[in-house]
Amino acid sequence: MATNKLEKLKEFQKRLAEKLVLKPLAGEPRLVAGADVSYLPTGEALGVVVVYDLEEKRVKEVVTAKEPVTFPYIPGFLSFREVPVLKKAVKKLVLRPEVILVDGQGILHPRGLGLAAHLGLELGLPTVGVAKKPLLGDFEEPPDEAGAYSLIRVDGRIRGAVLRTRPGVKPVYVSPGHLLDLPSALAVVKRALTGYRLPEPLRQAHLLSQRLKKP
DNA sequence: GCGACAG
DNA sequence: ATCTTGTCGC
Repeated sequence: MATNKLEKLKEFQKRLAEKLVLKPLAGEPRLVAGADVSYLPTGEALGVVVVYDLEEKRVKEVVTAKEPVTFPYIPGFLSFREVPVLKKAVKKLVLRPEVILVDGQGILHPRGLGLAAHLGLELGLPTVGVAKKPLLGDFEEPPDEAGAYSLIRVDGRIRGAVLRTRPGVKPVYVSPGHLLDLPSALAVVKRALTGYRLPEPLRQAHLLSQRLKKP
């Protein structure tokens, strides 16, 4: 059999995807984390996780982790590149976020295992994928009002939603990762919006990952 | 075969 | 993601 490495990883993704649990989140989460990764000129990946309190509207904790990059960027296989650093960073948290927003796709993925879904399974925590660009799927452009969204279908199946987080700005692509469903994912992301394109936990994680690269 | 393609 | 400043427009 001429099955190369990527073909084996595809099978691995399919098997893991079967373990995903998508059901309504119990209650309204208050501690919502944001996870993002940036790359250092040293060939290392910098993972940053921020825990944001939706009620106090402020960052409660920040953790970082560094890991050598051992996998190239290949559309559809991003998790093999970023899960290691993010997993390492999350394990340093003292606080326990009720859900983690991740910069990437959830189940809106060719084999149902985007970065957020993969990370959620590895951690056993609820995760939501919030991507800035679509990877696949059929959808309509959502109205130009904050909170407006349209469903994304893959082979006729609803896998995510395109959400307008702010008027006049490109929408984001939301899909459940693990331990929650699409309605819950959309609800959390909406509640975490503060007037910017990205939900606050992710915006903070992104700002920090960019800033912490420079001495 | 051709184009698309998260970060 | 990363290489990079100013500039146009709401």
